[in-house]
Amino acid sequence: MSRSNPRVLNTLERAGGFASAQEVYHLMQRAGESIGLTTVYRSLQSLADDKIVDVLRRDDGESIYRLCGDAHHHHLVCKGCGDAIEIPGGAIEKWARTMAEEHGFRDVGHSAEIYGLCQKC
Amino acid sequence: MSRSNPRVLNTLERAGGFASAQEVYHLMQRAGESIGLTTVYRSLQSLADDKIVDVLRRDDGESIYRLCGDAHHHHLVCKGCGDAIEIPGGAIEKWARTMAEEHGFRDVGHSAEIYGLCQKC
DNA sequence: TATGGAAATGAAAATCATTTTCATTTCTGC
DNA sequence: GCAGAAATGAAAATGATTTTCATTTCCATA
Repeated sequence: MSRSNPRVLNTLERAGGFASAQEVYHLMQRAGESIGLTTVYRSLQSLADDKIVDVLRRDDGESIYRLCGDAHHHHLVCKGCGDAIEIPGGAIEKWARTMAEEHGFRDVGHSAEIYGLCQKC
Repeated sequence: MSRSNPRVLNTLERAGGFASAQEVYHLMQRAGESIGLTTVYRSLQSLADDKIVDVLRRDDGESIYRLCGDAHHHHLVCKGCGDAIEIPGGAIEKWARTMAEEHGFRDVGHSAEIYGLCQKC
């Protein structure tokens, strides 16, 4: 009994990586698709219930969604100009798994970000 | 220039573990202390800026605060109950430094968090 | 093909933590 | 004592999310 609108999932795919409900909504609007914000919220929630997407919280409290199992990467963000470079997770992946295991955590994901000043700034 | 009301820190200590701004506020009310919600928010924010307390997000989006040990650490957060365990950074520290160096970034910091379901959930 | 109920939809209102505004009070140094 | 700075808090604003509810779309079956 999927209550999820397929176009929402589609948009999330197109977005690549994380997107908030509001972002998905605006993406769809810009793409000329007619949909209500309520439906976007309901669909994302349903996708999360079905374990099709991961839910996280951004620092500002907004919920962000991502397709599960997506190859993920991390970001190197410049505090000056805001530029973000995608970088591989490397050692983090193992660290996360080890730490989680050590404390008996299941169904584990992680987020990591490096910030600093880039060469130009 | 501390903008933090000492009674707020005091209450957070008494609370033990995590407490949200609203919870701290109600605790103080119940204790007969006169304080405004605004001041509670400002004080907790200031304590967080000064790295005296840790800030996390509960699943419902509410921010929760806890006195933190001085060592640099990361968090293992349960998606179910919101419990957070402090864990050492380990490999991450080096990873962050390496990645930053590789791209010529200076003045580098990082954030990382692992989330999953704890044994109880 | 009609029909009746279930599910989906979305606009608008409600909720709720947090932030902002701004007038007032409390501190400080002189 | 006094001026200016900092702290305070009530009330309004903000913004994401949820709820309400009337309407529309589906779909199985008569």
